[in-house]
Amino acid sequence: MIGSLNEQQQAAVTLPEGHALVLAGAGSGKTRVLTTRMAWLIQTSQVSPFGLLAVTFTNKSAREMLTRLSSLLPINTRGMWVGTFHGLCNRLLRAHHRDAGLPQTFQILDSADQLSAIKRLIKAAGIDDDKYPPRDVQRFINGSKEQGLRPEQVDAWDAHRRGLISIYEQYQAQCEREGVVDFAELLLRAYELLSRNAPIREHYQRRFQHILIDEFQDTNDLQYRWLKLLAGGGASLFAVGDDDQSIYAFRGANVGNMAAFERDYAKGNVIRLEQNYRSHGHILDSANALIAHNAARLGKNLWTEEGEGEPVRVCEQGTDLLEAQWVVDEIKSLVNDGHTRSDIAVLYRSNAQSRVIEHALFSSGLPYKVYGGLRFFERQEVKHALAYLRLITNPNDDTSWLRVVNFPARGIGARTLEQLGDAARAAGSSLYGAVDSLSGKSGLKLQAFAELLAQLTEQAHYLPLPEIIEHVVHHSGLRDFYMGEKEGEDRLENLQELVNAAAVFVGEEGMVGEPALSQAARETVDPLDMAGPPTMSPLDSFLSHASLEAGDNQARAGEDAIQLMTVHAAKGLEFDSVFMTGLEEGLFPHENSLTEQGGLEEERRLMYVAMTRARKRLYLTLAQSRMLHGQTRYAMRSRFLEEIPDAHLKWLTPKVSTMGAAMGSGMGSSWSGSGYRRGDAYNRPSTGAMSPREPRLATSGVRVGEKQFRIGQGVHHAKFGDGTIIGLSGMGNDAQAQIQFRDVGTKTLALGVAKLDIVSS
DNA sequence: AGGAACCTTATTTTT
DNA sequence: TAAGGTTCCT
Repeated sequence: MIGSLNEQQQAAVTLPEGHALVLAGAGSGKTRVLTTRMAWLIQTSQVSPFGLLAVTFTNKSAREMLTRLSSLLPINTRGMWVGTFHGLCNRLLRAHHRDAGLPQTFQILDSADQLSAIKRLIKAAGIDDDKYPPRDVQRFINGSKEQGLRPEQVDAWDAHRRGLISIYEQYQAQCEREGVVDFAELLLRAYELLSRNAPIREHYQRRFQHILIDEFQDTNDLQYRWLKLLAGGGASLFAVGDDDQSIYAFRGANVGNMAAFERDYAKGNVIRLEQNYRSHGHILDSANALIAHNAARLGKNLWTEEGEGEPVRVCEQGTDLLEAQWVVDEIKSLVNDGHTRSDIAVLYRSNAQSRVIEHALFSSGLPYKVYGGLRFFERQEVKHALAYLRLITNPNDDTSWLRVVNFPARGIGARTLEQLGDAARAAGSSLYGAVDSLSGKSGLKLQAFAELLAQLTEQAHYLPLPEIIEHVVHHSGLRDFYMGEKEGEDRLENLQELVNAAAVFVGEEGMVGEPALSQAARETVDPLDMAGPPTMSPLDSFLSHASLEAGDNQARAGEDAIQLMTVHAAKGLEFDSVFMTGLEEGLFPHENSLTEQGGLEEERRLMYVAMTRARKRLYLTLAQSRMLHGQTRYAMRSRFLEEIPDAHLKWLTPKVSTMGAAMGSGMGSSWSGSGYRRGDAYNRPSTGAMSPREPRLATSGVRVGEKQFRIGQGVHHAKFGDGTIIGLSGMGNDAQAQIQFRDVGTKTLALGVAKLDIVSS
């Protein structure tokens, strides 16, 4: 089992009891180490399968872990505590819903549900949504919860913040009333349950002797505290992660947890997995060199036994269209040489960039798949069906009620619902609970809807799950509605797919809550532990499943196609050939990141992730100009390109200036260095591929009145201070410049209007 | 209630 | 550019 592991991997797998941190570089066999350790612990009888707790971030990696485990050991993994933070917390809360103060059939809101609940609240409370945009409120609530803070614990340092706190409070009350919890609430509730209820806490602390965490660099503060609490009874924490691949700070992840964990738990027990089994030498060395520019690292240097392989190729084109065309041409020749299409990925920083690439691929007839669209359970028709199902389980779920009370149309309009809302508020009840208080025609219509729900609920008692859904789709009118739609076919298909998914779910997980424990295991589990009570119906389990696992985020597998995705979506994947596109200042690193604390370093980690996806060939491409927000923008080459030693790079188009993006850390510093004559470069067509319609590039710059503006120029503005021109567009008095100011970030100014002094060129 | 016209906005998104 | 949201008109 462990024979085929390298020395460090073996050391990690066979660590004795105690806390440990495994710094696992990209492609270093992280998952393998994690699963092998679990298997080793079980096989050497150090722990029963039920004394293990393994936490991941995605359902996919949880599944993979279980699959690998069953291939290593002849055990039944059902009933083991292996899952996502959210999945495990859900399990905990279902088992102890009473102690957690939740109804047994509480529903889980996904992000979209949460947002609509917030919008509804803001509207009902008459709050100014210009002052409190629902998205900001959502971020505030989730941010607070992720720090473990309830409304009364949040600092209220100004009026606006007090407003946010008040909304948070009302939102929480609304959730309680409706019996729903959001994602962050799952974690916070579970944390509070454990910290407040000593018997339950001690039970689980006793039970889990080994706690393993995957992707530790992505944990937020609350997750870390949850782990510490669970491990408080003497369990061993085994955390695996890579600080260099932390790219989710914007969602609350705190890389600092790694250093904290090393300091507080794993002191002297840190193992580095630095041998990379994925990438060839030049690629790996490039990535190493790049990430070395980050200051706050735990430190790690990947190496490979592979040869140096091919150099990293760099290609600069005049426009985004030409860049896309070049990428597609290169892909074509790779495919002609026999390379598998699905082993080729095109990556980009932001989704909007996929369009030109898709267009070029489409025109060339190459099949491709874009990852990251709507997921199955997020589709409109599926959410509608799920809303009906939720109402069967809990008619007080106002979010679901409002979603389908008039869908398909039943003549229940906004006016009626407003009255219903008022009545509900007056009575302190849910919308469903207030139906009878409305009279007249609208009252009758509401009662008819309530009657429909009652019927569906009644039938749900004796039908198996797939048939419940079929029934609901039929009798709710959804089926007829979509049959009448011109684009309805796909939607009907998805509804059928939902029925199938339920059938599969019942088959696979029908026993959820009643894990088939072996006799031995049963003895080690005390009566407190009722993970998933037997009283939980298949419908309830399925609804949890639907919320916690939104399904495939990607085009369905099948045809062998080029893979398109953002860098974020590529994390954890690998490809023979990777095209990293759009390597321009402002795009990558993204301009918004430059004003954020630690933003540039996170962008650099993102670039590191992108590069380390490639096994054999890595291409870095950029365009001098690109269409962005309906405007042509001119940008400098990304500084990341300057951070990779030339020895690893092969420029397919002439590399012109070494200054271009070399702003390094001293942004805004003088760069009037001798070699900086970007203009020349632009004037010289850099490849034969240049189109005759090549746009006027920024080289010549833009003349406004007396002044000649160019990209890269240092300028001074009376109000914004010193900055550098990073983009120019338009001509004459319509000309605009994107200027990166040292202190106030990037602004777009009209050159005809703004009073700018040229400081340096 | 539905549709057209208008305005605003634009990074990434495991659960 | 183009999507999403709002408002206004029928």
